[in-house]
Amino acid sequence: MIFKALSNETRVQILEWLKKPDANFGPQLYLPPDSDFKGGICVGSIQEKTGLAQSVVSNYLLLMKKAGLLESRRYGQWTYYRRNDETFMQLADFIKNEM
Amino acid sequence: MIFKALSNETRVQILEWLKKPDANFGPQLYLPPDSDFKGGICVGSIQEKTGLAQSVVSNYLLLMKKAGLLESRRYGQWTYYRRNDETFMQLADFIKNEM
DNA sequence: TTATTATATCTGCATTTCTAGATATGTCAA
DNA sequence: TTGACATATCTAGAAATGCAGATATAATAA
Repeated sequence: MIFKALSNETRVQILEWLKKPDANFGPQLYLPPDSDFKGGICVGSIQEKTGLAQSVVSNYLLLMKKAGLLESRRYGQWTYYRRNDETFMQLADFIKNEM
Repeated sequence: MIFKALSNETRVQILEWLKKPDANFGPQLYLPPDSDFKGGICVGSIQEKTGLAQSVVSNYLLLMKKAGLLESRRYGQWTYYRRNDETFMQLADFIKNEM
């Protein structure tokens, strides 16, 4: 559930960081330069910034992906996550018009 | 936290019911006719409709009030709750512009 | 005053979620 | 192939939440 996914402070923090990936994370050296997945950040970079265990962060990211808040793409051994801004817009509209 | 308050199905259902209080609840016989708290529904009416224990519903309502989703007013031995629509608008704007 | 009613708070147990360590899977390099 | 690395999944204990019964508080009625 989307509100469940947003009910954890660290998860919201990750979403915030991913609004400005270049400013908040180091360069993603293994993301192919010709990729159309710009703004994607690998699990390891996010894990490092949170200071939490790798399994925790991996779970957080998967949870937010299931909720539609993130999308992911794998390149080689790296999985890159980035925001799915469409979902945020839809959520805002839903709250404004349906709730 | 507001997302925490919204992460429970029953609580969201109550908010939904309170969008159309007249249609979803019986007449509030003890709410003074000259009150400016129109649309307010007493805890007992809400409790009855959910089928949950009185203590549970009372807690839910207090939780949503703390989150700003509901406002309340007491008349005699009855506490009436209604939606705080301003908060919903602000939340939608926050998600659209800040998240 | 006492009794009744509505709501809030307290208590405890069951369930869920959080968190992290350990392990498994998948990919790349040698 | 083997070894190293990134990520996902599994497992288990800790913490938070859900829920309801019991009790407390506050207002009303007799």
